[in-house]
Amino acid sequence: MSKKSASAASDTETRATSEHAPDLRLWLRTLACTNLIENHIRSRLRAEFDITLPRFDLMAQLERSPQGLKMGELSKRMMVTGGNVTGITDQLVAEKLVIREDSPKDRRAYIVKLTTEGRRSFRKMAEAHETWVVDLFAGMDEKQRSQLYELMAALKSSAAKVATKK
Amino acid sequence: MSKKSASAASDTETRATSEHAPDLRLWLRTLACTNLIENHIRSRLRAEFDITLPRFDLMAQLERSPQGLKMGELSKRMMVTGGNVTGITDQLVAEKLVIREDSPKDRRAYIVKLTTEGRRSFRKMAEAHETWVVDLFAGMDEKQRSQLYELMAALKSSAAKVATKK
DNA sequence: TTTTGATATTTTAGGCATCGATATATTAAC
DNA sequence: GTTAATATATCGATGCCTAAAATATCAAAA
Repeated sequence: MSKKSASAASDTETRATSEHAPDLRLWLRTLACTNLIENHIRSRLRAEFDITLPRFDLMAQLERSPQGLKMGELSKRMMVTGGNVTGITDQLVAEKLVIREDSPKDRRAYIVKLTTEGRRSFRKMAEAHETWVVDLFAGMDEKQRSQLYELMAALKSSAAKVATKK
Repeated sequence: MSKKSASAASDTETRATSEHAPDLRLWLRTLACTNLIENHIRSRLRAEFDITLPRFDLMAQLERSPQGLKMGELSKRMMVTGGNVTGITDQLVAEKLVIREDSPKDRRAYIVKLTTEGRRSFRKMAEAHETWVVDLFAGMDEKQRSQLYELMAALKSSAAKVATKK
């Protein structure tokens, strides 16, 4: 990822590049860190509850919305494509953890809800999940955690300016 | 993801849960933020260079190691499984961006290297990639960025304690 | 040697993710 | 009302990713 263009780099390119490298290192470190945590959580969900992270995430969305959610709403909240939600929902329906109901207002749409079994099952998993997260962050003190929380808000708003437009 | 068990929650469970919720929010915010950025970069790589992020990442590893890397070494550095590296490498070989050479020391192993074309191509992409990252972080000031850099080091070491063991 | 165990990579099967295309239903224009 | 534009969801193709099993090689002990 080092920069320094091969041969014919202009002075401004070269300068800009060496100024920018710290941002790149910051991003790569951030990414490595979240991947480490996410992979850990993923494998514990699989090992202890035999469930995948995407399914857990979908159920988490539904648990917050007891009235159920349309497929498109799930897609928006999970920040994934509609086709993806279709597939994950299919699996969860097959496992009887969620149900698809026809929307009374719009015949194109479905309302997805947790089943009773799904809600019970989710709550047990969520409790464990939360303690894992707590453990993963336990090496930081309270001040560091609250600083990180604020910085992530700043980063999100910084990135959203670029990522959202166009 | 809200906690508060349905009915028979013990007092300690309830208390522990409400103490823990902030860590969960911190994690979810961090994850949403990095996903936003990663997806943005992914789609720009695809749109402007017709390449996937994993292929770009693999090439980035090779660019830092001009002598080439064994498959297993790539796997370790990219934090993905060996089977995954096999697939990505196959694609890059087909595009003539990398080559697999037999290791002279070990007939089980391959050494993967960028081709001349691969190196040229990567450098062009990396330059653009870096400016994207800079733009994404541009809404944070220098102090925020360096704070974030340090906090990520702290988080990585905190998480590694848990994630690595066993 | 030959066996044993570890290492390097690929293969296989299953699931997640995207994009682009399609089928159907809604909404708005005319 | 018919047409056109938009919205909701699914499907098909492709690629990433993992875990587990298979293959091949190496290295060291018996």
